[in-house]
Amino acid sequence: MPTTASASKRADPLTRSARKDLTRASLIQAALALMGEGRSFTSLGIREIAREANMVPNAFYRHFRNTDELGLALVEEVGITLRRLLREARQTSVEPKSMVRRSVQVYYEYVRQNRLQFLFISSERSGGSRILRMAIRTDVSHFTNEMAQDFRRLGVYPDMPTSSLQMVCGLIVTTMLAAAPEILDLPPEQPLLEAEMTENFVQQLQVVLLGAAAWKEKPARKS
Amino acid sequence: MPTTASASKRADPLTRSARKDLTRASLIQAALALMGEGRSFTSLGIREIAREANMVPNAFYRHFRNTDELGLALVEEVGITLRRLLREARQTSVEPKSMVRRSVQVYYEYVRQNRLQFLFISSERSGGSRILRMAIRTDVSHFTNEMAQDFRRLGVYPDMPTSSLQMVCGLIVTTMLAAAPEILDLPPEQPLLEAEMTENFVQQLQVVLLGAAAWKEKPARKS
DNA sequence: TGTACATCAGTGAACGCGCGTTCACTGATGTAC
DNA sequence: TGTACATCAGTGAACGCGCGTTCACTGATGTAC
Repeated sequence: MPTTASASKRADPLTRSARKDLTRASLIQAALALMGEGRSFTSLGIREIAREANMVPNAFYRHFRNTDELGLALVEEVGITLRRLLREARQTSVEPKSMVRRSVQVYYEYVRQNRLQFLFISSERSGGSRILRMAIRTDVSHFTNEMAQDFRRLGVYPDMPTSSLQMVCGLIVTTMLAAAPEILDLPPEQPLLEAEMTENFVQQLQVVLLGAAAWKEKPARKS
Repeated sequence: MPTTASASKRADPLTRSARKDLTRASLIQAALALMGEGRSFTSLGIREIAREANMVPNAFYRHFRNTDELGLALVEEVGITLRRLLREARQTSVEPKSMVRRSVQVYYEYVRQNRLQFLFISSERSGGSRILRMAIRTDVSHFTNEMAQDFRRLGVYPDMPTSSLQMVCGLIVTTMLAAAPEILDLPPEQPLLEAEMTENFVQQLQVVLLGAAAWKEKPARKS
């Protein structure tokens, strides 16, 4: 009998449904692992994922109806990761001088440590099936709103109307997400390239924050 | 005999290589058409593309070694489209008051009119094969540099060092490209949604330009 | 200009392969009494 | 606690299908003389 993804079957105290959850998780892990080998999620097949998870192909159906459904589970995981990122960023120092640079560092490390998840959203956000694209877009938009709330709470741009704050946060999130693929494609152990890229990223965010500080809602026309 | 993609074979004066070019173009068109039906380029197969172009599968090999090579040809077409866009934008009025709004309109129309090409770069820029991603990134970076040169020529931010100008243009291009998928996914005939989206886009660009105006290169440390 | 030969874009048939999906099954876990 | 039955996660085999790729071919176009 080949080793299965779930733990040995003899004499372990796991309940049946706990076991099932483990297998499910190992299918998700398998999909991520295949993406790590350069495959795009969209191109993964049921047999391929099941094989990577050391299961027989049709066992996949006990957990997901198709790969899209697995993708949605993956989006949910990513959502949790993003919320953790925000929480972590919230706890860093808020002195405006170093805030941007510090946040970029936190983000950079986050992308590297959750490499496969960012690989997933980067490529499926615009390349995946419609249903996955929409789910990711919803997640990202939640993330943007939470960031706007944080700005409000911290008293950044206190005079700015909420809708403008959301617009600015949208711009920041767009910039962050656009940076992810570049971070991911960076050859490892190239501190010079790395510094150059983060410096560029820091400057772009500083431009956005400066612009937000200077930004005033246009008065309604003809008034 | 089924109708072939190239014109009727009897009595037309096209040279053999001109014919070949036509077929080649019809393969590229077929790939775009399939993307228009919701398929992602990465998932297209040789047989599928050939079928859409009314050819026998193996005829594909007379023109491309594989789908990646066809993708590279497509990237080249997109490059031409982007250069046209820049030329068109260059010719619009430069009064700073309406410049951003006007440019956004031009861009919006461009994306709609070159729907399939933008679908292609949006999804393959981060989701495609490594070779395609790199080609698109090179193209986009050329586009960014040309935009920076235009800014220089038009005397926008005359005191800004070139490297900063490129950084700012990178930010603008990122913002533009991020807007493309949203424009493309917009349900048609929804003037309200459309206005909302373009307004948001205009404001984001204004924030960037304001920030750029306020931006000063940080002095070297300890000087 | 006419003829004989070379080129080569596109054809038609065939191959082996991995895919998604179905089916009846097994045997450990869970439940009712 | 012990027994008898139900559940259901994972198995093993089989199916039809479209895929990429190969091969020998055809016949219009191009070229040399």
